[in-house]
Amino acid sequence: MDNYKLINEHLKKIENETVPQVSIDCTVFGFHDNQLKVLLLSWGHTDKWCLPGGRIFHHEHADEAAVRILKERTSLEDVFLQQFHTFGDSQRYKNESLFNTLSIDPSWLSSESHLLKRTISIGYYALVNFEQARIRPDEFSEACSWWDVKEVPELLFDHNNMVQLALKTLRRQLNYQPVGYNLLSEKFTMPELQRLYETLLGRELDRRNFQKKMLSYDILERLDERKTGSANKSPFLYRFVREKYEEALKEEILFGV
Amino acid sequence: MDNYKLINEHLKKIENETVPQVSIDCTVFGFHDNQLKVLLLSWGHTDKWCLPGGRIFHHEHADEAAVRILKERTSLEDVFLQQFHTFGDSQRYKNESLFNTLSIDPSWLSSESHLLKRTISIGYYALVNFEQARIRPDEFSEACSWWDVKEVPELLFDHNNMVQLALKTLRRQLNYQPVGYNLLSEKFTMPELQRLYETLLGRELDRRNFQKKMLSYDILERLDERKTGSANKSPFLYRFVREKYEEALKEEILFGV
DNA sequence: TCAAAAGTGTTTAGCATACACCCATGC
DNA sequence: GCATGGGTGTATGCTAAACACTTTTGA
Repeated sequence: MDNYKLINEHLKKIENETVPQVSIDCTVFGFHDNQLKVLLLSWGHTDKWCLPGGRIFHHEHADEAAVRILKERTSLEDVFLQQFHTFGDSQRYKNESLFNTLSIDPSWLSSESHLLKRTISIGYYALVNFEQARIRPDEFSEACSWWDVKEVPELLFDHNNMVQLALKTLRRQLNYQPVGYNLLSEKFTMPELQRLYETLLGRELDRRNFQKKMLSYDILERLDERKTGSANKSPFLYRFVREKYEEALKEEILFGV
Repeated sequence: MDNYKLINEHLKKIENETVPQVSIDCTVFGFHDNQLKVLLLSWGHTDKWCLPGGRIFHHEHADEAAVRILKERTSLEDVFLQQFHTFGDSQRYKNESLFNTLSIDPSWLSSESHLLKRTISIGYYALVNFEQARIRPDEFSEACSWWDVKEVPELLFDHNNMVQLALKTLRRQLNYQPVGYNLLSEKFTMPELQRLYETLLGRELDRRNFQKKMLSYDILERLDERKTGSANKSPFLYRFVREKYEEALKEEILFGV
């Protein structure tokens, strides 16, 4: 019951200190085992899952709120984080049923509370390093874990929709900007980078052409190290040249694979 | 003073019937005289200009609200209208100064009114037919007119920013989707279509290559008519084949010019 | 008859794609 | 030694870009 008290207090804080009827939901992508992963929270004591999210404090920029929410869930800062769509359907979800699911007593909130009203959600997507992320659930959730994008279960609200659109946006972004700085470790091999692209695009790429293309963008530095440990020729390690990578991000042009 | 009364009533309606602290702003593009135009409203009795905008009713989808707002300003429905960004800076504008500008007595609103608080704005952009649009100002504005995108004055709030980002989004969209159905008349010549693309892209294109490219997409039908009236060979008229155009819109792939 | 702009096809260059052999590593 | 997967270069085809002359029209 102590837990409920905490939840109640948290609800009050949200009710009083955040912009009403607006929320933020984050689709957080990671890459591990050649799989694209997405971060999900289990709602309350149920086995229903949803995206990490939160509210915007009265004097906070929406982008700041997204950064804060992401940091709370992953401990990470300075990662790729971008708004991709605002979900404005008045029927997106009914908060009443949501409170039932969560076993929250609605009497804790006045019937006028904006938390019971329709909510417009600003969707952000983030690209984070899977190994560095220290993930943890929020006040309303029991568990927090990575799911293979291909195995995302049925989510609460319109969150399946959000994941799909985030993914579509991410794929489109691949045409304009390099990706990988945020999803891979600092040092990585060319095959690893290729797996990432293949996973994101959902199709296989030619090794030789991929390498040629990537190197032609002049954002990679080949190190004098190789990755050992598997029963084959050790691949070279590469690293993004930060300044050139940032430049490419700004230019936003031609980045086909 | 009657006008003020109307404004006051309208304010009350907005205050009571719309989602608090959220607004919609529309960047409406038209094409005329080989210029890309954008629709602006003059605020109150001032010579300050801003984008057309509005609020979302409690049970209205944000997209529906945008459609409604666009219809109110242009009389047009069924046009291209798409969300492009949500502006969430808590300092986007101060409504107090806004009410001063408008000569609205703040006592008409309670100090608790959400209309006095920070507002998050969902930005939409629309492509409309310049000739068909019957434009008119809203309750808060005196005038409504088209401005050449290159000559947009300093706008209120962060609206210059919005126009720039809408334009950037529109240009990017050119890579994925055909444009023109919404901006041109039903029948148009190839040079007219080319001017549109040149204006949007801000660079000149080769006549022969442009025509080849456009025809290759198989979304145009050449009519047995020509456009006469100028001192040169009469160009053929073309028309978009609706079904094929829609198909191309959905595919969202490869549409370089 | 002249100026202005549209109709039309071919050549070229650059980029994307397809493709194969040798080499290093761990078991 | 052998299976696995990485390192590397070339040939081909396709698409994009460059380019000029003739024709029609209104003034």
